Amino acid sequence: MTADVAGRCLCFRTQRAARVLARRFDTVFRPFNLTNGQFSLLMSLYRPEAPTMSDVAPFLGMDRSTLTAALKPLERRDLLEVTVDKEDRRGRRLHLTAAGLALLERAYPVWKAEHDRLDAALVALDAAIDPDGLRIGVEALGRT
Amino acid sequence: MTADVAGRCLCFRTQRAARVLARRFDTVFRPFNLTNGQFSLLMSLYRPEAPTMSDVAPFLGMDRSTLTAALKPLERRDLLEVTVDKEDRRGRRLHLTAAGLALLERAYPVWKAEHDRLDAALVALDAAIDPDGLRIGVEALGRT
DNA sequence: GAGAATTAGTTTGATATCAACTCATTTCTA
DNA sequence: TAGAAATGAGTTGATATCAAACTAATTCTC
Repeated sequence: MTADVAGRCLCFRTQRAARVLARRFDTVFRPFNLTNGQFSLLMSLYRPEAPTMSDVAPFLGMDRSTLTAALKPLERRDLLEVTVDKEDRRGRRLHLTAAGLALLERAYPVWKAEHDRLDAALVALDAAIDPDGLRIGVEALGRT
Repeated sequence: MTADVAGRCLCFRTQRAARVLARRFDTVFRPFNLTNGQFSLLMSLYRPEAPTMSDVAPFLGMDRSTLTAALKPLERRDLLEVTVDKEDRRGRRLHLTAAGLALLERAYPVWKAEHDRLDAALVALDAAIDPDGLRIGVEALGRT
């Protein structure tokens, strides 16, 4: 029973991988006072047209109420701005501010470098960590 | 810049997959008043010898302080018991109670059925969702 | 066009998550 | 063996996460 769940459950394995990767990227983003999730959220606002919450929440795979909460610390820091949609006053447009964009541009190279390190680690581990077709190895995924 | 992160970042994709899968399994475990994480935690205690926190936290890929917190609601419900380790009084042994085991045994078939549904969905989507070797498709992974 | 149904977000209350700090115990070392 | 270093957990404060219940605005229907 345990072996089934721990060894094969995609949910179990994904949660575990998510924790390990979150810590890893949280570490590299710490100088910017950003978490991996805040980085992803800000990045998802960098589009020609400011998206609404209904655009962004599914894009991040999260509940709308989670997004509502996640916006607040970033809004307090003036990294984004929330406005009422002109066309549909129920909707909220999420705008990346100049400060938000500037921060993203500083964080991006750091993300890129870390992701390259991660890729290299995964390639090295490829054979060992792909028992079930789930190519997320976690056991050896601590900081390289 | 955005395309890089959203399209290729293993961290982004894993967090997103983790959210979607967590909701999916939370839904099927709701009749047992368990979350996917609580199910996994209880399952990880089902061993011949009661493990310590230092055994379980890395097994779940989580910080020790997270585990401390996660134990509390389950302990309140008498699904597990925490005792001081005889050999090393710093350590804590995590024991699955009879009630905890009984609950796991009722929840297991539900987990199994859901996991089979998930597998089937993934097989069907295989070609479409494996652009980068990360076989976690999320876009179409809502409840089947 | 008025009332019903739908859609967009927010609030609340619970659990989850981590880093940094602290406390207790054990192990190491001079 | 006494003091130092290392180890195992707990605490605190902040953010993350969701479901359920709620409010406001829009769309649908008769």
